[in-house]
Amino acid sequence: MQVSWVRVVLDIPRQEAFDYRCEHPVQKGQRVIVPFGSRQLIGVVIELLPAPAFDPEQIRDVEQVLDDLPALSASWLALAQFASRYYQRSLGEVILPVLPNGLRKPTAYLGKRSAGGPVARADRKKRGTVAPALASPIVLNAQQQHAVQKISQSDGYAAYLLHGVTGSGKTEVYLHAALTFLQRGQQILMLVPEINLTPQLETAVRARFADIVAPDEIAVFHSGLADGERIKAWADAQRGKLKVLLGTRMAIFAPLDNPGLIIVDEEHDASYKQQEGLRYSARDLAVWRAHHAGIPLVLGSATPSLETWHHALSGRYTRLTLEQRARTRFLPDIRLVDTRKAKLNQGFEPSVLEAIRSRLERGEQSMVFLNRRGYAPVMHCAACGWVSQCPRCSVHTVLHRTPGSGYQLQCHHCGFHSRVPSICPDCGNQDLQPLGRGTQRVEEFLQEAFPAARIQRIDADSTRLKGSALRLFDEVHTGNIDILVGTQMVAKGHDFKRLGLVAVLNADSMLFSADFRAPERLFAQLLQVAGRAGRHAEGGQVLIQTGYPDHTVYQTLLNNDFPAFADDLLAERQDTGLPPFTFQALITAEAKSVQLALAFLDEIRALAASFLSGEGESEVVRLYDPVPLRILRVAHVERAQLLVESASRPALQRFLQQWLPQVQTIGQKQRMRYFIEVDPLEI
DNA sequence: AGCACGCCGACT
DNA sequence: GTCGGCGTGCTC
Repeated sequence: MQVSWVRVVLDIPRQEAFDYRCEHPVQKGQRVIVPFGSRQLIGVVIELLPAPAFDPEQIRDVEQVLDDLPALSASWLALAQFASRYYQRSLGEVILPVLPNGLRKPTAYLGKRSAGGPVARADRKKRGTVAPALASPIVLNAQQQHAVQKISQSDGYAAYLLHGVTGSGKTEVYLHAALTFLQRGQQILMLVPEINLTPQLETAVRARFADIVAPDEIAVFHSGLADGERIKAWADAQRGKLKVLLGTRMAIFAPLDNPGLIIVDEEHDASYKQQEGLRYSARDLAVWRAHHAGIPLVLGSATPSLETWHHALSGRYTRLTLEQRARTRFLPDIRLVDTRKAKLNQGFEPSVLEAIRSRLERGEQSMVFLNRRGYAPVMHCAACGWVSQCPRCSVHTVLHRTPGSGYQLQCHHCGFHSRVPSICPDCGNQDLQPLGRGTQRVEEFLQEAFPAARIQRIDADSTRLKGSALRLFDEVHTGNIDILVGTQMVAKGHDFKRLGLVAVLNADSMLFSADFRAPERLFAQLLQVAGRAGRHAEGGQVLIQTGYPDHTVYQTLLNNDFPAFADDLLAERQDTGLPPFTFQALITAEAKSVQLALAFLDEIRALAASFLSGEGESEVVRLYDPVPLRILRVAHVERAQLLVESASRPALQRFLQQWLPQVQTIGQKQRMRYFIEVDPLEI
């Protein structure tokens, strides 16, 4: 019997790996079930050891080597290793959480009903694949052809910014370029920001590649999949069966070993940033993956992130511009509606209501965009000034209409909900009023104003049930809806055939946000939502209500001059020393009181100062004063954060590597909950 | 992160 | 007299 020693990583927030004895044949990248304390865990072998680097007395045996899938490849492990280093998490905390659930918990293998293991079970399930309709090939315009050619002829790694507005035909470029690499026998990895966008794209991909790729060689990967489906997709990727993988940010970790092209659609989108656990950016990891694999990468957007724009200007990325809307597409007419001039009716400027009415009369769809769900953002007592507040968080509770006909106050941060008080809790006044409006109230008002109209609201509430988003979008697509009221959910990607008018109600709310990325975000969002209008007919119109029509963001929208806007913002960022000219990391501490959190951050900051000066890097890495978060308390937990910044990414990384182990020691001693985020999106 | 071991309050 | 609170320490 051959006995060997292996080093195994586990999903444990400690930097070290653990050594085991193994009596079975085993290789790097295989999953194993090991005893750990009193439990059993699944870990991944990252090294075969000639001898254990640990007291042999205490070494335990690997219980089972899982061989239902090929070992994770060296290049996949390298990706995990990079993410682990860069985002400052243990390797196990990167690898295990990205595996589908069934592949990382021992019970799936050891249970009485494990029936051959999760992979075998997932394989047995029949997955109904839709027979793809054959797509008629589309003729590309000159700019599209040029883009496809450049991408296809890349020699090794190359990053492209595909810059083009909605309707300029980015998807066609993706598909045509992808074809080249498929024909070479390579795989395509394509990321989209939202689950809601996968069905549309999947249909397009299946149709386009029907004669070159078998139905089961195309898979989707996102968090909406059932456990079994996710295991199936992952397993097929790892077994090398896939040609095309389509998915949301998590798909960047798919174990594809022969990728030829990586595509990140709407690369600026914030959904590519994971906001819990390992806080990675799928877009940035895509760059790493493409670079490491020596293959081209396409970052597509109408409104590139300033990071990407910066790289395009510096020549690190090659910019490919699509200026013309592709044939049969039309530019919508964008207009600002000054809300200071006329009295608003339930949040609508009168001419906007008129525009909706006239679209109704012509049998066209209208979309009302309002980034605020619920009925009203807050309840309010006019007599004493009381406002509805979450008892657990430092935010207002939002008035919601509940499925019956009642109302409820909800907290959007912790899930707290309560009945609506009939009298003011502070002064007893019986006349509490909803203040402001959300999608529910807008829907209700529009139904009163246009009783015959078929209105559909699409937001996180109306799509809560699994599959209902798909159904609602379908209804809008088939044209059974006259007015669509929605949050940002409706802004992305959907191609509504009969949509003639887009009305944006509260764009200004994002104008004066504290976040330095707010203008860029607002612009992206407005352009994206504007792009929904008039994709299929002339006369598409976008009306944006604002009290600040002269603001740069709006003027840029009218001029259609993103490059000038981005250049200005970049100059500003350079002057103020903000990303992409500096690199940031954020430590957020959570405690019962913000004083405790701040004290912890002060302490680790002082610690940093002491060895920064020692290293002579105080010039390069800078730590700001710890500050309470803007929303101080969530679910009875108060938060504060400490921003670390450097103009040099390597210097920041070096610093974090030295500093964080000591932070961990102090955190452990104080029993402080904290987490680190590298390249935070919001500060 | 779990989970066990360990030392102090209100229940059968 | 026990059940159980969560403090702390370890897991190859």
